[in-house]
Order: sequence, then structure tokens, then C-alpha cells
Amino acid sequence: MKRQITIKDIAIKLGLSTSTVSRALKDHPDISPKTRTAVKELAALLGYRPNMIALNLRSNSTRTIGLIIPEIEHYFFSAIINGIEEVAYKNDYSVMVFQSNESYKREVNNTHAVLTNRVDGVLVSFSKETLDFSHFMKLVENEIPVVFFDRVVDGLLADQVVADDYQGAFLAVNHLIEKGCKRIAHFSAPQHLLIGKNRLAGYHDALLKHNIHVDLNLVFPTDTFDESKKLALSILKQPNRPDGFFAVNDMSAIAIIKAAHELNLRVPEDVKVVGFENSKSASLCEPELTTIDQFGFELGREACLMLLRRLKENSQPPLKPERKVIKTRLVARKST
Amino acid sequence: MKRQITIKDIAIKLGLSTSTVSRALKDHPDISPKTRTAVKELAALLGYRPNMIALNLRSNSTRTIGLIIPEIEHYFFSAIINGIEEVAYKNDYSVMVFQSNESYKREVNNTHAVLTNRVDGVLVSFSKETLDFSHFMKLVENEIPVVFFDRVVDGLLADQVVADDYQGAFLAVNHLIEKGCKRIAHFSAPQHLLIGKNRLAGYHDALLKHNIHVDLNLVFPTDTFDESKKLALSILKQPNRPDGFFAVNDMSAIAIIKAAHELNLRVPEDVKVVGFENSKSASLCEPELTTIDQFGFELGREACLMLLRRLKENSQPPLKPERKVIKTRLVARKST
DNA sequence: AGAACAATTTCAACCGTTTGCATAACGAAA
DNA sequence: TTTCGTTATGCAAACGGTTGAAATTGTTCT
Repeated sequence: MKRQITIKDIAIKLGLSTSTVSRALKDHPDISPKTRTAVKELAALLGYRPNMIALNLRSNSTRTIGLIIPEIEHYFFSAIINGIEEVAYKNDYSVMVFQSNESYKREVNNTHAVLTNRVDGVLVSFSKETLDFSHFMKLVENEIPVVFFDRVVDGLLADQVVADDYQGAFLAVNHLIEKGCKRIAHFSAPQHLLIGKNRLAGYHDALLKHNIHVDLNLVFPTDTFDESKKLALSILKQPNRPDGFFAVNDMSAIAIIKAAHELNLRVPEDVKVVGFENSKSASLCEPELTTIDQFGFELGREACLMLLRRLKENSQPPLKPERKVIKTRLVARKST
Repeated sequence: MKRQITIKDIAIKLGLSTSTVSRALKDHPDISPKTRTAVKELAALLGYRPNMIALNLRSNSTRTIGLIIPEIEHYFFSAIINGIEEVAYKNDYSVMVFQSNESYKREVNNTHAVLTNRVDGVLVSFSKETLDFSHFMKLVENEIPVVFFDRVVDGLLADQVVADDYQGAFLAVNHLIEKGCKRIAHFSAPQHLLIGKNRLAGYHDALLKHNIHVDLNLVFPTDTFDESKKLALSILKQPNRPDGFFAVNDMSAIAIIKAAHELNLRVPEDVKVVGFENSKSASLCEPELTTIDQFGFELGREACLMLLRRLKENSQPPLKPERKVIKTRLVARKST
């Protein structure tokens, strides 16, 4: 690699000391206008760019935030990254992305990577496999601010940004009931995640509100396309099949629609389906999917803003953890 | 932020010099076994982690690669990021992501950001707006290896990784013809991008091969959902409407299907449609979309591998630019 | 002329780590 | 005892930039 132009190069060519050059470049009042302009002109001519690494070493900060995320390919997460990057960009921060691929082991490695890379703060949505959170607590012990988003558990001593899962689930199930459903199944997320618990609670309470008996046999833990489709096929073959489905994400919801079509059931006439996410696919499938908009972009923005706030704060001891809840919205389409 | 444990802390506690500690930690033969173990034990006890920034400053490398990409939310690009991150992870590199949001101005800013962050190399897919490439050439002048992927233009003196757009387009149109289409329209990408030119060429040659007259009035420059839908609606209303469509991406293809449905045309009976990308949505829409698999993940992998190869190489002068072409594959589904 | 002061500029230390070279300690050979 | 070789450790410079304090220069006043 070509040697970079340094402040020293400029200093030598101009017969000045590095300190003078440094000050001239940042408009320090002590420097005479003559030297200031001379330095700046030469710097521009040579294409001088300050060496961030050197600055980082001195300031012990990198203006970089680490992002640990399960899967970039998932629409919801890419929307979040989008929001994060937006805020980071506007505040002159860079984002380092680490995928856990839903693997606990890899996620632990990722936490090491962010430590090695000396990021200023970390945004985390942990993997489905993760049950132990000590690797994240190690970050907190190192006083690196951490903000968790979307996936969250109880008892985590750190900032959190989540969608209002309870409200979203309630909206979804309420909507199904208003459309006439009597027997509503729920495809749920793992129950150790708050997102799983809260959506189930919303489902539960919406049924209760309408005096519908809550049958836990209608709750199935599944959140992938393939699994959901298989399950839906078997459920829809039963004589007392549900007439409504509330799925934990759009993929599962679309899988249900596909399964219904295979069994020659009409959506929404025979079976109504609501998803959760409002992904691109939701408006592309047939019939278009009614779903809960999780506002991934906003969630990412908020998470990043909260992290930046932490990075600026210098109160000792630090403010106690905060939880931000993003309201969701029902997007009614053709599947209900 | 809590002060990090440094080599100096260890040195003082053990009454040694920093050099001895440094050497002990990396098993330098000069160090006596006794001190070596003492140092290592204390380091482990204190949770010492080498300060990457300091190492970076010394080695003038960051083991970080910059990624400049139009839109993370687009499935194809997130698949590519996935592939890139995979290779980077395995080789102990980190990835910094910068979105251009299809904006030239922001893209120029992004190139500054990667320079400031002193990444070791850069992966680029430029924005649709970009017609001038001097900002990238500035990177090349700074001898920062750059690999372009997917979007590429002629005369770029840098490595490139692209899908075989010509072959993919040929496969797609050939398939439509074999399924009986006589009048095939093409929704194309901007013609200043090779991806636009090559797909058009593939379309062209497949028609020629079957002795079908090439009518340039059937080629429309559009690659977004909304625009494509509007266009498809007006085209399909015409008396001599096409009986086949080859779209430059899945979004546009699905828009055509939607438009056909709105006009009570059946897919594939009345109109056949082929996309390009093989996104998630392609297998979720109704009918499932026949498309060309672009192997985004592999494309990302290859691009990253090529960059890493450049980073390792030290031949002077450097090897001349290479172009890698990834074969595509037809995925026949229900829309044809 | 000498003092006092302001305006510029330089010196040197520092951030954390590595590394070529010098040096200390010690036993063995002369 | 001196000298030579080992072996183990320390010194100091370097990476590129910042910054408090010291030094230089020039100007003005007495």
C-alpha cells in the first residue's frame, strides 16, 4: 500500500513542526493566517487525510458501532439495519455488521469481535439459540454501552427497544374476531423470548375480551416457512379446523395461505390469516396478507439513537436502563 | 469508559518491562518459561485484550473491509452481504456497511468514509445515479483494493464479480419461447449499467435464435414495482398485448403478474412471466414465479474472496484486473 | 537599552503495542 | 580473575496525531 500523506510530510515540506501543522489544520487561533493558509493549501494539494487510527488510539474511541444480528437476509432485520445505518450516517458513525446466523457459538464469537474492534457501542438482537447472556454482560462490564432490540428477555440490565408485541397481537386477533372468526390458531415464537410471550398474551387477551374460550391446543410453536406449512396442512385437514390464524411472522402466515390453497380452501372465505412484520412479501403474495406493521426501520432508528445517547452521556453512575416500545399498526389486506 | 487493561498494567504488577510482557504473550523464545506463564496467568486473570487500535496503527491495516451498497433492504443485496460476511468472518475480517440509497452524492460521501476509516479494501455496487466513477478511482489511486460486484460499467480498471446476465436473460427468454410465447416484452435495467446491456443482449439473441423478430418497442426501461405495474397495466390493455414478459428483477415480474390479475388475465395461461433474482418473494407469490437464480450469496462470497486475494498479494506491479462471472440458473415455477 | 508582553512556533509527552539493539546477569572456559 | 557466550530482560524508537508548557520572535513602552 502506498504510504499515506502524513502531517509530518507537510511539516517537512514547509519547514514547520508537526504541532504547527496540526493546529493550522484545525484553525487553532494561535496560528498565523499566513501559515494556516500555506498548510491548508499544501494539505489539499497532497490530498492529506488524517489517519483515523492514530486519532482513535489517542481518543480511545472509534466512532464505530457494532451490530450483532441473527440474519441479514430476513426482511425485518434488513429494515432495521437500514434504520440503524441511517442514524449512524447522519451522526458520522460507521456500522460494523456481525451475523450470528442464529448460532449461539457464533454469537459469542461476535461479542469477542466487537471487543477486539473496540467499537464504541453495540446493538444486539440475539439468536434463537441463546439462553445464556453472560457474553453480553461481559460487554456491559467493560462499560461498552449495549442496546438490545426486538429480541429481549426479562432481567437484562441494558437498554431495550422493542415493538409493542402485545398490542400488535391484540390488534391482529381482535381483527380476526371482528371479521367473524370463532376458532383462532396461533403460530408462536419461542416462549423464552419476550416477543413470544407478549404476542401470546395479546392473542390470549383479545380472545378473552370477546369471551372466546382460550384453547392452548391451538397454540403451536413454529416460526419458519417450511415448518409452518407442514403444520398448517395437518391442522387444516382436521374436521374442526380453525377459521383464523395469527402467525408470529409473515413467512409463517404465507405458509398457512399456501397450505390452505393446496387443500382447496379459500382465503379469506374459509380461512383468514394475519401475519406480523409487514414485509415486502406480504403485499406480493396472493391474496395480499393482512399483517401487523412492526416498523423495522423506526425500530432500528430508535435503537441507534438510544445508543448514541448513551455514548454522549457521562453521568456517573450511568442512568438506569431504559426500555422503548414502538407501537405497531394493523395493515388490513385481502387475507382477512 | 472504564480504562482497558494494557500491557503496561501487567508489566508494572509483575515488575517487568512492556517489551517482556509483549514477547511473553506471543511465545517469543527469548522469554523464560517462568515469566511467560506468570505473564499469561495475570493477563488471563485481568481479562487483558490487546488494543486493536494500537496494533492497527502500527501495522497500518485494520482487518476491516468496507462495503458500499445501494440498499440493504433489497433481497438480492442482503443475500450478497450474507455471502460477504460469511467469508469475512472465516478470515477474521470485519465488515463495515455503507448504504448509498441509490444516491450519487451519498455514495461519494461513503467513499470518503471508507478512506477515513482506513479499511483494507472495499467492495462496491454503485448507485443507479452514478455516471462518474472518479470517486472510486480515487480509492484505486490510494492503492486500496476495490472489487465491484453486480453493477459494473465498461472501462473500469478494477476487479469485478458479476452474474452471467447474458446467459440468464437468454435462459429466461428461451424458456418463454419454448413455453409457446410469440411476443415477448422485456422490462430492462438502465442501459448505462452492463447488467442492463447484457440482459438486453441475452433477450435479443434468444429471440434471434428462434427467428423471432426483435421489436425494440417491446423493451421498457423500468425496474421498480410501482412503475412496472403501471406500465404493465397499460401494455396489457393493448389489443396486440405480449404473451410473455421477461423482467429485470423479481419485483417487476411480480408487478406484471399483479397487473395481469387486475385485468382478469390468467398467468401463465394468458401471459407468462419470468423474473430475475430468485428472491424469497418469488416462491411466495401466486402463481409462484419462474425466475433466474442470481446466486447472490455466492456472488458475495466470490467478491469477498477476490478482495482478500488482492489484500494478500504483494506483486509489484499488481496483477491486472480480473473479472469473475457467476453462472445463473433457471428456476421454473408456475408463472410460465 | 532593557523590560514587559503578545504572537507564533516548537518541544516533548502521550495513546498501546512491537521490535532491533543494547545490556545485565551468570556460568563456563581460558 | 578475565573473557567469552548464553540467556533473559530492558531501552527506545516507531506508528500518526494532539496538546500543555516552554521557547522563540518581534513589538512596544519606559
